[in-house]
Amino acid sequence: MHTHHENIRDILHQRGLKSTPLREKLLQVLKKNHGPMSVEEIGKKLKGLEFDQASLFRTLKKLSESGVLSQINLGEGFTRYEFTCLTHDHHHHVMCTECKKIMVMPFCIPPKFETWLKNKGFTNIGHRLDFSATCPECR
Amino acid sequence: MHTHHENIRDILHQRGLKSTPLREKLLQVLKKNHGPMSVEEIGKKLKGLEFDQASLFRTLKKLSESGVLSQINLGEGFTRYEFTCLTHDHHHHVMCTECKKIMVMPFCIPPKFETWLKNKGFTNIGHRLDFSATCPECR
DNA sequence: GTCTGTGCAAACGCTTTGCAGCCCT
DNA sequence: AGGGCTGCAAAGCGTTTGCACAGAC
Repeated sequence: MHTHHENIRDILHQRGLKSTPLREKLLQVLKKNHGPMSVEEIGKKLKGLEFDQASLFRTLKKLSESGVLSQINLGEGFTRYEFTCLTHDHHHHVMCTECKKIMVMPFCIPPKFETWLKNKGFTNIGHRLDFSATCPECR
Repeated sequence: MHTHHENIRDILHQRGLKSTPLREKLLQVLKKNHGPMSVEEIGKKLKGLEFDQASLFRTLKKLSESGVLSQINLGEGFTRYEFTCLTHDHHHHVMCTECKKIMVMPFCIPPKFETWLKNKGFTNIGHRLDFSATCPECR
């Protein structure tokens, strides 16, 4: 399911979701943006469109549950949302402690972690990894 | 600084903090407990002692800033606190998605991650890694 | 026409803050 | 005696919820 090639109406309809102005514009914004965005950032990019904050939260939640978006928690006290693009599927983030810019970290953890957990009887294993650092520009 | 060998009054005084009933009992609770505790869990263990929720939050924050406690964020929407024990310093956590039990994961990520960041000009590099899984008991 | 999504308003949970008074050192 | 710590009350922020209406299919 190459969601990044399809148009937004199809992405929604394929999952049994209705296509509305808020949803379409919201997905456009998130599709265009590189890193994971906060609700505040998304809201600002939606200017020109009238919408309610509650609807925005509801929409983001529903689209995350449908797999169109991914929820990202970088320990900031709020959730970020990222367009789920299956070709660049699994990745991690680096956030600058100064300017808060977010970059993508292209590696993932070695398999021994999950093997260790499997051997102990764990299933449905998932993980979260992110880095904080001072970026070259802020140094 | 082998904080786990010293008594709690000394830990506080060494850092220029006053010793009070709340702080002492709170540190006893966190020192005894294995995993990182939520504020609610800590509060329940403090029964017998009268205290205000705001003081509890303030105390936890101050002790974290002083390095006596570590703040742990497992993406639950609230912060957990752990007694910082320098001998078992750096570690990660596994939380069961069902029963929410937290275990310690004894490995850490390979150095290539931080090397990659250093080569790109990043400094002050830190990371956060945690796992979620169904534990053997809940399977 | 049906059912889903929206706007509005109110409430939620976790956490912080201002201020007066207490108590540790 | 002095300043740090506390209790109380109020507010903050991100997020959720109930309800009636509008709009997508």
